[in-house]
Amino acid sequence: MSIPSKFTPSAIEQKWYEYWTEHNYFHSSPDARKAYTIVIPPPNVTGVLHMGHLMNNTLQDVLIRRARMRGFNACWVPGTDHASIATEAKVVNKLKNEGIDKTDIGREAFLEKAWDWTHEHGGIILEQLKKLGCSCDWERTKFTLDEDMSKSVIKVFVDLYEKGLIYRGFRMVHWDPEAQTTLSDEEVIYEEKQGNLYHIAYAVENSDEKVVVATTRPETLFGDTAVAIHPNDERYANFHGKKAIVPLVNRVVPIIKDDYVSLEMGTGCLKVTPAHDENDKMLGDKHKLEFIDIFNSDGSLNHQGLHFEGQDRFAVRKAVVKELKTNGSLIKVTPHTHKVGTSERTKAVVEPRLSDQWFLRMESLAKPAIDAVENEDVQLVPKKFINTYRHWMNNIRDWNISRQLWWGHQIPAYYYGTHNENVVVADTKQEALEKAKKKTSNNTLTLEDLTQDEDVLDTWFSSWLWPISVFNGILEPENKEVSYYYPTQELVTGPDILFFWVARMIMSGYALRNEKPFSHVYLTGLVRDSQGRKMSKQLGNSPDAIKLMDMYGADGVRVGLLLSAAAGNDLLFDENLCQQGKNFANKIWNAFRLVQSWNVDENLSVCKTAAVGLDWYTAKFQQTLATIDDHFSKYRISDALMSTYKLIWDDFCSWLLEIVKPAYGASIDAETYQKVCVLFEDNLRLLHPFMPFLSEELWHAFTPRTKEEALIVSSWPTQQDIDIELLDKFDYSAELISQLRTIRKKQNIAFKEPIHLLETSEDKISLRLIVQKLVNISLWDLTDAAPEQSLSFRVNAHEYFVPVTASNLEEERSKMEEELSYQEGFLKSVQKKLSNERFVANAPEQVVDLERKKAADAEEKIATLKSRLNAF
RNA sequence: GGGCGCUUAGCUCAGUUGGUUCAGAGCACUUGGUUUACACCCAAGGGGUCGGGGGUUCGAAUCCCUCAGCGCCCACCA
Repeated sequence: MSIPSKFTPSAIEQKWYEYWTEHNYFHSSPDARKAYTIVIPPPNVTGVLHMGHLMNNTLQDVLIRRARMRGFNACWVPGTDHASIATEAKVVNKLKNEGIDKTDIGREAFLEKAWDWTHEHGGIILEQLKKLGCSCDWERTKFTLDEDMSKSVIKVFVDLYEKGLIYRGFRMVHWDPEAQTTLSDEEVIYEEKQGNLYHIAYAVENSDEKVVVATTRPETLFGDTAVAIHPNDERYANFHGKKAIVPLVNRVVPIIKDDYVSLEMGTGCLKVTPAHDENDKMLGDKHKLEFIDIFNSDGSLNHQGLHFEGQDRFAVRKAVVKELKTNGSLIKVTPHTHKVGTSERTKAVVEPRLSDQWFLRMESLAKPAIDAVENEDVQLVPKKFINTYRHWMNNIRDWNISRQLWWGHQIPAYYYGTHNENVVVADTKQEALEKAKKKTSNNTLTLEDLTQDEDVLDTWFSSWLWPISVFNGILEPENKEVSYYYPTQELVTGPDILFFWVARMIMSGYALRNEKPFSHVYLTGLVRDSQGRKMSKQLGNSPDAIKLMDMYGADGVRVGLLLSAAAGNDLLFDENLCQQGKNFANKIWNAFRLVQSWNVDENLSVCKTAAVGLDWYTAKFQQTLATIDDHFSKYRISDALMSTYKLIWDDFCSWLLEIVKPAYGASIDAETYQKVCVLFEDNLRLLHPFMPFLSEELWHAFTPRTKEEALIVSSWPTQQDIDIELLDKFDYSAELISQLRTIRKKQNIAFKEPIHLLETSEDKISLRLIVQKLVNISLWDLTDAAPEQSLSFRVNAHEYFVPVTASNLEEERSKMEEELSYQEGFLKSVQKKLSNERFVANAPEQVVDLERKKAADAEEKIATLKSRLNAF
């Protein structure tokens, strides 16, 4: 049978994924084993796979596959998020292209369109995860708008409302004029922008004087209902008790005194627009000022904006400035950089706006969640995020959970009667009716009298329940599943949603189950492009994940991503990494081809050279296994992979296979062959979490396996004793081999030409059989004195000679002189240390001994070098 | 404005409590190579004053101070 020399991933990926799903290896149900659970950070239902997902889910799959092999009942729960604002924006856009406004068709019809969209595009991303090899328990796939998930959300809302943690408040909120909804504090990104500070003169009533205010937002003057000065500001003492006249609108407003006003800032006079600035609202409440809302929900001015009605706020800003200039009210304009809040989703400049919204009180929820992270009950990896977390949690503000959108969980608040204050909160409309009847003692109320709140809940109000709700732990808190799987083990996600999601899940965990949601949070770095920019669809700088997998294979892409992905460190994505992953796959494939090609002879006696090599590799494997396990325990996944990479490529392929490889045309003895295969298979075990497809393919290629014997459900190697002495001997031998190879190269001695190796005393360390085989040594003799026509070299302090016929010994001489001067310098520095009394007195004995040994070694080397040089 | 973190080879990063010849790894690079698994390969090799300055110590990439540069998070300042 001919096996292709190039490994083609596409030929096996689908086959093995189907095999795994067919035999249900991914599925988990509670049993006697210990559970190892990961819930996926649910991607947007209509999203497509990007580099961040690739990275994230590869990590999760590595963890879950290794756990499965280690005998845990591994359960990885997949699912998607309805992504309220993002999905609604997409659907609105689509309708817009069809010339339809969402308000035209109404809520019901819009939701139907949104569901159509979801069904059409939904779940694509989960299919793409399969291509990556993710071993999710697909039977458990959840969607945040599934019926039971929705019921869970509603139940939590009702419970928290009844506990008094959810309230309705008329507050200053962030308004996204493009999406036409409020946003939470976390959804607002402050960006530094170049703007202007406009100095505008307001006339003082019954006076010739003017009061000059400074503002970055002149267009808001239509909403001005006061001018504020500091009570102790002597410059403006004469304005006390007077009134100012707002330009353009000619509104007469009081000049109020408040020590909130800064003496240094701007002109020291502040225009007060209570309806459009949080601080101004505070002043408005305190001084009982009028609140005048001047904006429509799309950011254009309403009738308060007089002749500017209907125009956009930014156009109005320009126009207002022009008019103020014309009438002489504009004193001056100075450039001014300031931070402007923008919407995380739509990038629109957010507008502070007063409105009725639902809020969740966070303070009491935060407390146990802070403790959990502080005492490492929940461990953040890397640890540096603890600070960020603590700071945010200690300053947490109430969470605005209502959104003026349709796509999402409609708030279960029902209004009745004429006033909006008449509200009941209940799981269903029917229950709401009962509650309302009770509350009003009015038995004549009917369902028609109740109107449900139009708004939906923030997307994160469903995702913060995810680790509980996927196991139905909200509706049935004592059910077998949630008791078994919760709390979960790992959460793998990006630091960008530490507050949006991670912190809130920790809070909900303690609030709803009095138990952490997960033990570890692995925060990955952001995948950036080669210029260091964040990869995003908006920038279009993200490579097509599917194409990448087609080009390099899923295994190759997994390896490529993991190689450079230290936790919490951003990864500058470079396709070369995937190429490296693919090369690795090819290397392993060819190693397999080599082993397969060997002719096994049952009658041959065991090869002694191979036996030494196998013993060494067994020790090396054990040593590396310990390193790999240690890396995993510290979540140093890329280091674990690199250790595996070097073990297989360098130690297994470059060393062991070369040692074991039979001569051309010769056969291999059965015992050696068997041992090589077993070790190869052990390598595949280590490899499986990283490269599941290739490893499973070769696992079955070695020998036919039943479904119970598949690699995915086989075992992770266990630690055995490590033969350290043998490892040392091998390292010594490897150094000897390397030196001999250098001589071959420098002297142009072909491999086929055997080398005669001499030494004056026998080295007791090197593994002669191996050295002889790998550098082709014909004779290895003792000699009384250094031969004249020879090159010498040392491994540690032991000297070897290779007789040469070539006469370029001058080069050898200068090389030795160079080494002599280095050794002498080195000896000098060591002796200096040793002659320092304070060093000898203060340093630990071990360290001093070590220095003494160094000195002795150097002296010995110097002696041999000198005698050699004399011999020339 | 406050807080946190980073700066080590051309690139991406390791470097546990200061102490083995400790200055490392992978990639990239240079040179040589048809050794019949693999050129997606093999072998050998070059390359860094550990951001600058100061200090503590017998000893500093590692601890302290300071300066510079970069990044992230938080914050309502006109």
